Amino acid sequence: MKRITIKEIAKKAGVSVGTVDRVLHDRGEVAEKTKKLVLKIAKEGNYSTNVFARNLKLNKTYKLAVLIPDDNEYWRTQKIGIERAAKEYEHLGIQALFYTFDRQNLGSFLENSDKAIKEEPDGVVMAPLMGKESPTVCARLTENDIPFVFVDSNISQANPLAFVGQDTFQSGYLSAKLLNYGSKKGLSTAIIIYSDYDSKNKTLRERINGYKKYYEDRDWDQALVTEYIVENKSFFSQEKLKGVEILFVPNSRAHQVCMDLGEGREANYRILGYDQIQPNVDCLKNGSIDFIINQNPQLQGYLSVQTLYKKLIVSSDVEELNLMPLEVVTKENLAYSNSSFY
Amino acid sequence: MKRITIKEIAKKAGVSVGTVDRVLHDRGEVAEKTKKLVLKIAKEGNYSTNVFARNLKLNKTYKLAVLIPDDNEYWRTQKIGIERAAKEYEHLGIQALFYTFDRQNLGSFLENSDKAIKEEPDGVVMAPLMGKESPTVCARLTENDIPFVFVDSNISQANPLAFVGQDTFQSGYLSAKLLNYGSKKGLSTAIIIYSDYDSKNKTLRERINGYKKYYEDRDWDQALVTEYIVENKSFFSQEKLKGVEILFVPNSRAHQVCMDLGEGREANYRILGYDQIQPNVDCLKNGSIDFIINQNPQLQGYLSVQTLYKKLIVSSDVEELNLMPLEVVTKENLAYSNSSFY
DNA sequence: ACCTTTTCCGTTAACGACCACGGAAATTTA
DNA sequence: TAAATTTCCGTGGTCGTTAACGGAAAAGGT
Repeated sequence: MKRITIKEIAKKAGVSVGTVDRVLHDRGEVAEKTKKLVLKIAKEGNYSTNVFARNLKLNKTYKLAVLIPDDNEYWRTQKIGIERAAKEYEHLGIQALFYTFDRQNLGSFLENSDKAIKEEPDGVVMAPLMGKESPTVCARLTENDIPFVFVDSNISQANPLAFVGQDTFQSGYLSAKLLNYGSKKGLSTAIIIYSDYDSKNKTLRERINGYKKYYEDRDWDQALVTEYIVENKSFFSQEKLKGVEILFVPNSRAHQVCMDLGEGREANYRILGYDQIQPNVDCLKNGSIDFIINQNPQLQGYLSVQTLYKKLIVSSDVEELNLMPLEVVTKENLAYSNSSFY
Repeated sequence: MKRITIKEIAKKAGVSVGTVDRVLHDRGEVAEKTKKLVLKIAKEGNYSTNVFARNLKLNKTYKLAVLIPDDNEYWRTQKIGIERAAKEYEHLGIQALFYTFDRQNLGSFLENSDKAIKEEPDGVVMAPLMGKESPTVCARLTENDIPFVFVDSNISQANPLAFVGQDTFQSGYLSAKLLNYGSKKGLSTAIIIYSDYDSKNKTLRERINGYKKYYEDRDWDQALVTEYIVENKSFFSQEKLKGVEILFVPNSRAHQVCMDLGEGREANYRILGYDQIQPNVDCLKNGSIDFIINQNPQLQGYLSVQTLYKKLIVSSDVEELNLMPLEVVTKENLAYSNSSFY
C-alpha cells in the first residue's frame, strides 16, 4: 500500500507543501479549516513521514547520554553492548556519550547527571540505581522532553520510554526450582549476602523474596531457608553451614563464596549465583558453581540504544517492556551464551 | 568524525559529482588516473554512502522471499517473528512474501522455491530442511546475487549471508546435565523418538549425540542411555521403561509422551523436551514435563529479517552466526520467556 | 480613510545520492 | 584531412521533507 506524500496532500487539499508541513508539525500559522482538511487527507492517504527524506534534510546527529556505573564486569559488559549499537547506528546519526558514575558516591551521580543534561542530549540511557535521586533526574528529563530508557532496574512511576532488564523476583523463584530439583520436601538453604553496598540493593531483596516464595508455594518448611549477612571469610570457618545443602548467592559474588569456603568444600553444596562474569565462569568451569543466572548485560545495552534509535530516527513505536530471558547458564551451555550475542 | 560527501570529493578531485558517482559504483567510463584519485580522496575522507539520501533517491521496496514450513506451532511462531520485523521495517521499504512449503512433500518445496526465485526477490529467508535440494536452491540464489539467510538449520557450505538458530549438539549436552542434576553416576535414560518424519531429522541426531556425550565425558555407563523408536502408545504399556528414571524427548513431542504414558505415570520420570509450544507449556504447568529447551523461534524470525534489512538498506556488516541462547524453560520462568520477546 | 499588526499561506533552496543525457576531446578509420 | 568512433566527463533533474523568508489579505487601531 503506497503512502501519500506531502506534495500529494498539498495538491489534494489545494494548498502548498509549506502549509501541509505546518499542519503536520503543528507549527501553527494555519487556519483551523485548512488544518482539518489537511489532516483528513493525510489520514485517508495513510500518511507517515518518509524517514529517509526527513533525516536527509535534518542531517542531525543524535546525542545519547549514557548514565551508568562502570565499576565491574557487569556494567562494563553493558557498556560494550551500548558501544556496539552506537557503532552500528553511527552512520545513521547516533552518537553515545558516557557519563559513568560511582555507585558509592552520590555526588558523582548528581554531578554526572547534571553534566549529561546540560549537554542537551536527544535521549538518555540510564541505570536508576539511586533510589531517591534518580526520579529527580527523570523529572528534569521529562521537563525537557528528553526520552529516557532504563536498563537493569526499573522505576515505572518515572514513566520511562522503555525498560530493559530482568524480572528479579521470578529469577529467585526459578533459582529455587533449579537448586531443589529432585527433592520432594525442599533442601536446607543458606542465602549468602556479603555486607557491602550490594546488600542494601532492592534487586537483591526481590531475588530473595522470589526464592522464598517457591518454598512457600510448596508448603515447604520456611525454616529451611536462612539469610546470612557475611562480614568476611571467617564466617565460613564457623559451623553455621552445617547441614546446609544449598548456597543461594543472590548477586554476582558466588565466586567469592567458593573461594572463601576453601579446601574443595564447595563440592558439598549446590551453588547458584548471578551474572556471567569471569570469576563466576571460572567456578562454573571447575564445577564449584552449578548455575549462574545471566542477565544478558550486553543485550540490555544494545537494546537500550536500539530503542532510542527507533524512537528518534525511525519514529516508530517501541516496546515498553523488554524483559531479558532468565538465562540459565551451566558449565554445559557456557560457551554458547558467551559467544552468542543474543 | 564527519564523513565526506560525494560533492566534497568531487571538489577536492577537481571533477564533477557524476564522475565520482561513476567511480564509486564502478560504472566505468572514467580514466584510470581520475578513478584512483577519487578513490584515494574517498578513502581519506572516510566516505560511506549516506543511507538516507541513497534510499530516498532509490525509493525502492525490497522484496524478501520467506521459504519455510508452516505446519506446526514452532514454524508459525517463526512466521510471527518475521511478520513483526516486516511490519516494523515496512516504511523503510521492507516487504516479506511467504512461500510456505510442506516438509513431507518435496514437490511443494521445489515448486515454492522456484516461484520465489522467479519473483526476483532482493533477499531470502529460508529453512534449509531439504538436505539435497536446499543447496541447489542456494546455488541459484548465489548465481543471481541474492543474499539469503538460514533459520533453524544451517548448511555452512552453502555460504549464507547469516545463520540464525541454535547449537543442537550442545543443547543435548545441556539436557543431560539438567536431567542428571544431583546424581553422581548418571541416571537411566530412555530417549523417545516417535517414528514419524521427525525421526530422520539431522537436528534430532545431533541432540542425541550431545546427550550421550555428557555421559561419555563423565565415564558413566553408556548402557544407561537407550533409544526407543516408538510406533504408537502401546509402547508405553509394555515393560520397557522399567527402571528408567529419565525420559529425554529430543523434539517437540514431549507432550505426546506425557499423554501416552497416561495415569499420572509421568510423575515417575524426569522429562525434558523441546520447543515452547502450547501442549508442552500445558505439561510444564501441570508439572508433568520438567524442562523445555526453547529455540526462540520468534526471535529467530525477527533476526533473519533484521539481518537482511541491515544488509540491503543500511549496507552494514552483519553477524554471520546468530546462535540463540539455550533457553531453559521451566514452570517457573515460563511466563517470562513467553511474554518477553528476547 | 490610512497605517499598523496579525493571520495565513506560497515559494524556494537545501540535504546527498543517483543516473540519464548530451557533449567535448581524444582516438581511430576511411 | 575529414568523418566516424570511442573515451571521458559535466549538467541537471529527482526523491520527500524541512523551514526560513516574504508577501498578500484580513483585522485592528487612530
